[in-house]
Amino acid sequence: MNYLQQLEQALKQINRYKKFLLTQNGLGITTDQWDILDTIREKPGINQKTLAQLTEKDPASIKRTLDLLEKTDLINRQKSTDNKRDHLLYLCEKGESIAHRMWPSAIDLRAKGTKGLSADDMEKLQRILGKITENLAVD
Amino acid sequence: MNYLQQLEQALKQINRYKKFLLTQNGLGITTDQWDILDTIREKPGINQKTLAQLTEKDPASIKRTLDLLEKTDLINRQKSTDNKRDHLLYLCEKGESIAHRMWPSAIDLRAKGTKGLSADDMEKLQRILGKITENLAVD
DNA sequence: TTTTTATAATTGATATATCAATATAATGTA
DNA sequence: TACATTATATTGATATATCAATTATAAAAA
Repeated sequence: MNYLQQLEQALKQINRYKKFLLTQNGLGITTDQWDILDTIREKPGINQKTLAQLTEKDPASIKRTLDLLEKTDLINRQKSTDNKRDHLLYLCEKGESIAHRMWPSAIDLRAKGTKGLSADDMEKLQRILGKITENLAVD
Repeated sequence: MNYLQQLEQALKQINRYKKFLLTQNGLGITTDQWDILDTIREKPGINQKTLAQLTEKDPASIKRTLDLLEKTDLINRQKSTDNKRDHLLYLCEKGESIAHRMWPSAIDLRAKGTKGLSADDMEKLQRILGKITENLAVD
């Protein structure tokens, strides 16, 4: 198995575990929605474009997921007053609550995933992944 | 940025570069279809289940992509004689041709992605990713 | 042998990814 | 100011992901 397949495998496994945590907590959201809620929690008032960049997702894709999250009252959109193109994103109470309740799971995910790996390992991992990303920059 | 985000980023970048290579070669297939064709090229006569496992994809998802590839005459399915549940997969001429023409790009992808990284780096990367995957096994 | 259980593929419903095209607002420039 | 350019979000079309349920076949158990 080459490193590309191994990368795929690791990420799939991470998402499976995330899904497992979500199911355990009985919250009716997907792993992508968790990522999005978490990013908005960290940066309230973020616009869709920046959210798309941070989550490595397509703006069109983000838009549709946000439609769902808005319809289920997890987030809300507000048109920016100084730039009416921007739609600023905020968590609703329900969204806050879910993000909050997922916090221990986020810790667990981190701890479980890196178990048996040293700080040095993690640093190397980050360096290598960064290098690969840099190597393949298209523009 | 934590290691999870970095993993996502690296994989996205890899897929962007794959897409770039496919566009350059002017073949009308997607990155997922490339993966699938390549796997069938390596293991002709593979069944859908095993293909799904190797590509880390859902059997239902694989099925639909194979429908497309079959409709465009890139692959064909044959019911196994000794186990009629299995659908064995083979490349058609057109599929062979495309897989063949993408070969240099596969080499390029490998070379470009790992540029500046030592064999030791790559070995460490594989070990660390393997450990993470193992750590998060659900069952 | 009949019944139960397991397996590979499929289907249906819904969520997400991708890309091109469009609408609206903001900015730069003649 | 008027016009062209750029930026953010949206929409449409198609591909893929995910999960549950179903079908056909095979294997195991009673």
